[in-house]
Amino acid sequence: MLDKTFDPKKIEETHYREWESSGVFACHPESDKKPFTIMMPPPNVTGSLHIGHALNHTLQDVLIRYYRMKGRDALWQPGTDHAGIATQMVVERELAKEGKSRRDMGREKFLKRVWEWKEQSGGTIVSQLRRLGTTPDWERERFTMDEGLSHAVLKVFVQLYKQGLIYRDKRLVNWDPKLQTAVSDLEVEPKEQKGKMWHLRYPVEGQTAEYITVATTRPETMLGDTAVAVHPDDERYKHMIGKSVSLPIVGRLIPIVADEYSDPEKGSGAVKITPAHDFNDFEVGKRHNLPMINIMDTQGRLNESVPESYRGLTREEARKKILIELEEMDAIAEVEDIKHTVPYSQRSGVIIEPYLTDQWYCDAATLAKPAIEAVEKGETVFVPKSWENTYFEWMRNIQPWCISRQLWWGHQIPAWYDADGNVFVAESEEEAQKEAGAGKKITRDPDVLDTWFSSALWPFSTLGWPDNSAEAQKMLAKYYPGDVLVTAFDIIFFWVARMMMMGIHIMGEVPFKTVYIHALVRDASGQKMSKSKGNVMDPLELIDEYGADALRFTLTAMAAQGRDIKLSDERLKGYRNFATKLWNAARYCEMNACKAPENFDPAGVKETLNKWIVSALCDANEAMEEALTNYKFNDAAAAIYQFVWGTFCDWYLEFSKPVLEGKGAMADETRATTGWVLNQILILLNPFMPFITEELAARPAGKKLISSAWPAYAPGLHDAKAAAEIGWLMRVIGEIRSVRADMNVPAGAKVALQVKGAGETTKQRLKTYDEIIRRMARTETVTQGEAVPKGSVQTVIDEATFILPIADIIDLDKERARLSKEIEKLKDDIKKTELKLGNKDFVSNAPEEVVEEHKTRKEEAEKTLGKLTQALKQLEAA
RNA sequence: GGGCGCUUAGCUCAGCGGUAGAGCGCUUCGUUUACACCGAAGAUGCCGGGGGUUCGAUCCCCUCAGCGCCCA
Repeated sequence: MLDKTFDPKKIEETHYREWESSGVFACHPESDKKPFTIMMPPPNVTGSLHIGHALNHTLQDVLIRYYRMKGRDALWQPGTDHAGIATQMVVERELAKEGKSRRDMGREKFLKRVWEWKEQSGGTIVSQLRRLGTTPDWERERFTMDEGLSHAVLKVFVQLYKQGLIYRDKRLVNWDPKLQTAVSDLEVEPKEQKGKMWHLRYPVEGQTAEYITVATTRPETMLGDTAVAVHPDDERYKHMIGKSVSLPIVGRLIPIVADEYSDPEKGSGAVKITPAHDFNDFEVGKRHNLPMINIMDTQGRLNESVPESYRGLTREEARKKILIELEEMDAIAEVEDIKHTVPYSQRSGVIIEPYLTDQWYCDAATLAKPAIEAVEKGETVFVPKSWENTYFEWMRNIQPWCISRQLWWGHQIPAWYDADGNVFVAESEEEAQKEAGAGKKITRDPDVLDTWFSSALWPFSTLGWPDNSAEAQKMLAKYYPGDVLVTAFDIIFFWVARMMMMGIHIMGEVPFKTVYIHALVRDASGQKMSKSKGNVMDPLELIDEYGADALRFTLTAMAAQGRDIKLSDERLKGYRNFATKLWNAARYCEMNACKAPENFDPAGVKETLNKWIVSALCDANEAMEEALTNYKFNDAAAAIYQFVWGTFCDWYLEFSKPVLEGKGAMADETRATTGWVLNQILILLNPFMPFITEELAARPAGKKLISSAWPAYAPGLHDAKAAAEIGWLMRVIGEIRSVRADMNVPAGAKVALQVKGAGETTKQRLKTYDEIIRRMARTETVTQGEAVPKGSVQTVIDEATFILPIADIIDLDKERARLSKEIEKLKDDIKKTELKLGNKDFVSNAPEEVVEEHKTRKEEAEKTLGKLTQALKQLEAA
């Protein structure tokens, strides 16, 4: 006998272990089944499971389990990425505690240490994911620095270099002076904050007492100014164009140039140009061929390009000193308090410095072209489609992708330099040496590649590319391109775009056919969850409290397209209750020995009740399939929830009670049907709630629900007649219950029921469902008769009037009010419908079935109105 | 500043051309042996404002307002 409530803790671990060891997660390249492939977005090896992962992985698992049950050869490719900066920081922090630094250790020792860390504590997230019940092909787990994947990186780098799509260039990058590496645009977090705008007076050369005022938020950069720009049409400055100003403190003469970049409306209309330390100024500098003076070292300290007294100062120190000095020179015209955005490094938290360095770049613009076309042509489809705009927007304005990082942890760039600075790019040192010429001393570029470079190759590198083995070829042929990529929008730029570019360029085909973009999980009040806000919900704690099934179901039920998820304990509790409800339905089945025989055929059931529940099950299944095909997870969850609770438990099981108390064929058939439907429910619900369904499923020894086939119901199982009949039954019970409650008839009191004006069908049905009606509507002695006893309550269902003679307990005023209310409502409806039907345009323009529907609606309402009016009259007479 | 999205029952959200739905919450009743993590019944909506298209608009178009996100 099952317990009264479901305790997830008792079963989750065991089932998961059994699934995993049974090998059901594995793909089968040798089978001729159609594949269904999902590439797991590899979480950072440093990461731990947060609620966003929980959503992301639940949705992927729902899809993978569903298609696996549908008979597809499912491959969910798991793995982690090496997370260059993040991992290096973690290990450096560890070292710092021991009083060591990576630079003291040297590269080789440090990397050894990182690998040790990775083996021990890396990838905790991978084990945490198992708590969710997800079923990726763990045997195939990959890491972006695995040998095979690293080979892919080398090969792609060399190929792109040879094709001219990777090159070395001196440009401004986002420099993190703390970590001393370039970081991606996407790792820069602009923060709005209070600041000051200093208006500085630069004296115009040769003009005593003539100044040009420039405004800046970063006065220390003036040491690197190489021009002042004014708008070419700005009358105030036209005469100055071509002249020079003398840069205060430095004393350098710098030209006044005309450039549309300066906005005459803003400030004085003149701007200082520091090409080596500002992205806009860099462009201006290039246009005017200005010198680019780098005034900082890699740590953001002023270098030898500035006056001696400034050398070695930090940015902050330099600013203070400059302001003092300028103040003394009376060169500060004004100081304004402003709000402005300052770029911070997401990684280290320090202010990013635009910095002029040599870096490796990937020609993203060229690679983006076919990637844009592929989405335009629909080779890859975004769901919801509106995200395609975001993708296009990014891809059409894509900048050269800086792929080098000044780190040690990562794929070292396969480029070697000789003493003259010639570059040799090759997959190995031997080849590079060959290219350089024997005996020539070459040294390898110390930098590594952006982590996203290797993740961009993930959809094919994990399948074995570029290995020529038969196995790798088979994997690639079968599983590339993948079916769907499931991810949150914040990674469209980082990852999706880059996989598209690399996939198309290297494999000649898009990496996946669909990109499903899901919501962000927020807290109950809609705030983004963050550690600093203290509003994070830890999925592992939620699983402990509510069970993995409840968490999974909550996330899928709330995963409506295009809207973020506001997660709350109430919702989790609600779906935990749903699991308990299901559990108890199974308990009822167990207590009543409801079990389907092995050869049970739903098409063979004879009882209308059973035909009806089978038919309703088919409806639910259709709704789910339709929803899942279109990535409407919430609709699929709602369909099965509604069927389980609202149909199976609330109605069918209640109907079954009197039947099962009896004996004979009807009871036998109902027992079998009940057991069968329960088991079908467990199958349909399995992708969403894998643990409880696995636990409850009736199955042959050694067989697991996870391996069941998704049902394919015969179309003939739909039964409109049964649906109509049981629909009538539910209306009868509902009406009587409603009237009873309205009239305050004590719930325990059994009431006689008289039916007036019943047609043959109704008479027949009353007979068939006599016991059910008595039990569920708490009535007795159903009689047929036309005379209405005094003090009765009446309600109308189709052609028949249902009468409850409850003279002793009836409150006449109350009943009058109830009837009047109903009558008013009907009259209102009739009026509205008449208005429409009286409209010639409606009748001639609206589709025929709509007009028909209005006509019958009106007729029905009029009939009911007549009966209720009569009932009211009888009440008055009483 | 540019772009995208949202505004529907007290709350959280579905629906998106044919008389408004769910879950939670709320009110009343209920221990009829699957389940009180339950059952029954009920109340609650100018579907953000204003225009337009249409026989008909919560749904399509325009506009305004508020909120949110992304990119400058």
